[in-house]
Amino acid sequence: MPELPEVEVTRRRIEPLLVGRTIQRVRTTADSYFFLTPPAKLRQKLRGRRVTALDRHGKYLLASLDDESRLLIHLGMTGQLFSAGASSVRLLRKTGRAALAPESQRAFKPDEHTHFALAFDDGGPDVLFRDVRKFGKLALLPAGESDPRLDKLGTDALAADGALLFAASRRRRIPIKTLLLDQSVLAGAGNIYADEALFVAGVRPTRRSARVTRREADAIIAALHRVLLRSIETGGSSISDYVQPDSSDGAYQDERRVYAREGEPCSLCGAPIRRLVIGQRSAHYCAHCQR
DNA sequence: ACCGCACCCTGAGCGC
DNA sequence: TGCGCTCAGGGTGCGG
Repeated sequence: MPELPEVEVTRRRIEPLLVGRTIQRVRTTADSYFFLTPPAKLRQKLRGRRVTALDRHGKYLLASLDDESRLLIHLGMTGQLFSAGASSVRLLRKTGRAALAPESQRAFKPDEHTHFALAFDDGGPDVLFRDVRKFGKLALLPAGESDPRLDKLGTDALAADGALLFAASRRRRIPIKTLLLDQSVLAGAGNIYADEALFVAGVRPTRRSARVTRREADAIIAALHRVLLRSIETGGSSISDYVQPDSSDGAYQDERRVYAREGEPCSLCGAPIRRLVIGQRSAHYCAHCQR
């Protein structure tokens, strides 16, 4: 799933398919912890609502509705938000990455992992939310109400600067990698881009946060901006489940320098990329280039 | 306040 | 073919 670039690419693709349209019917799967708002309530409250905006906050998407309520969406690890009319080949196949000829592609039919489907009164394509692992989240926020998940978010990773990271890192014993993943500090960085940014900045992911210098904090944020923006440009990563909401797979995975490249030669020095576990997540780095 | 860990869920890939 | 194991862009909640 999706980290900030994948969520932002999704937002840009889905916005024109959502904003200005009026919801006619909502289909959901059975209640589960995926639904922060019970699905029966979603089906009832969303009918007849017009979508007025789609915004991103860190890895969350927030759809504004014409009655001032808001729909909060998180894609979790395997969430996919896409148009039923133009789905990815990847969605249609259980395994394999071979491309099908365009003429053999067809519209995606909602399956048991499609937990949420919006049909609109204009008869155009449905918007679907599919999530195999159900780590995603869906909540309807009534007019004037927020959500603790949103309130807790720190500065968006693209808006943050080195001073912010440096301040947050003081007197913290956790590895800098773990700090980068803390959404209450920086909102939007995830496992891929944290590893990539630390490589570009030349800082080892295990470094205690309190031992990161101000200069390094600047370098980490500059590197983070660079990898996030480059990934947005190329349509995001698609390691396994992520697909662009309209069709093709993202291309950023071809530009990864360390993530999921254990044992491969470092692109700068040739030393083998190492992998270790930090905070229950895998971390990848070059022991020669990152200190 | 901070930190580490268990847990939520499903599927792919690997060694045997 | 199948079994058992590990791993996966996420986050929350608990106890120490």
